Amino acid sequence: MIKIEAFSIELQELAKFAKAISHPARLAILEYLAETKTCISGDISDYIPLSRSTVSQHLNDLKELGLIHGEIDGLKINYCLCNSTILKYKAMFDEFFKDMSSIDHNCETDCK
Amino acid sequence: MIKIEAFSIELQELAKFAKAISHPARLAILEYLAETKTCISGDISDYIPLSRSTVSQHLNDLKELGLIHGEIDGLKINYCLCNSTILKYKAMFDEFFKDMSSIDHNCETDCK
DNA sequence: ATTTTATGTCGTATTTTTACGACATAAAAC
DNA sequence: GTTTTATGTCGTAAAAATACGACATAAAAT
Repeated sequence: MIKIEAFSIELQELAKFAKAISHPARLAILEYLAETKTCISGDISDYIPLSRSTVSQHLNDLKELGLIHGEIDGLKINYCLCNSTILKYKAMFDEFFKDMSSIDHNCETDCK
Repeated sequence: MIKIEAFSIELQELAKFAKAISHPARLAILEYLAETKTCISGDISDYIPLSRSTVSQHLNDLKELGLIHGEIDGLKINYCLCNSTILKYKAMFDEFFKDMSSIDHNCETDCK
């Protein structure tokens, strides 16, 4: 058995994506943007039960990974989902978990 | 626009799952368990580039969410994936992202 | 030109995560 | 019965995430 030197880029990328969606607020933002098909500005914080600055921070986290995109329109900023990036990470997730639970793992006892 | 009182159980559950897989070490553990079809004990830490106690902590995080399962066999503990739980969370993930990127969101500019 | 509005950013406090070595435990080997 | 081995847990330190109010900025409305 050899200790691996570091985690692969793939694992690190998937972990970053998972971290980005690991907070209910950020999931709620994605859900909200998906529901309001027309891209809605940052008055998302009128919907999310958190302060405006905190929501802004969460928006930034999502933006940094490219999951969402904000387009300036005068005073407002129209946020929308970045379909291509989301698809990319979805594919990454699917690939990783593809046959994660399809193989018989020979467990003596089953998981409760 | 009404501010929601709290995040739904669904969002909280999915966020917990995402958090569980949001660290390369935990992903590496899942990958390792999926590859070594026969359930291998905690000498996973001989493979992961982290100390034994840290790996043990990560194993515990995965165990707490029911993603893995450890069966005592004398001195050793045979870890294995919990297929049913993994399938449950995979389904939850798929449901959430189902039509997340299929709808035209009317973005003026596209995401880079 | 001032005020209002929508927004980002900064500073800071609190909490959580991550990581490790040291110690405890209990089965197996001797 | 001692020693070895595989493991978990505790204490703690350092880093990261979370949350918020206060302030800054810049477009729009007055």
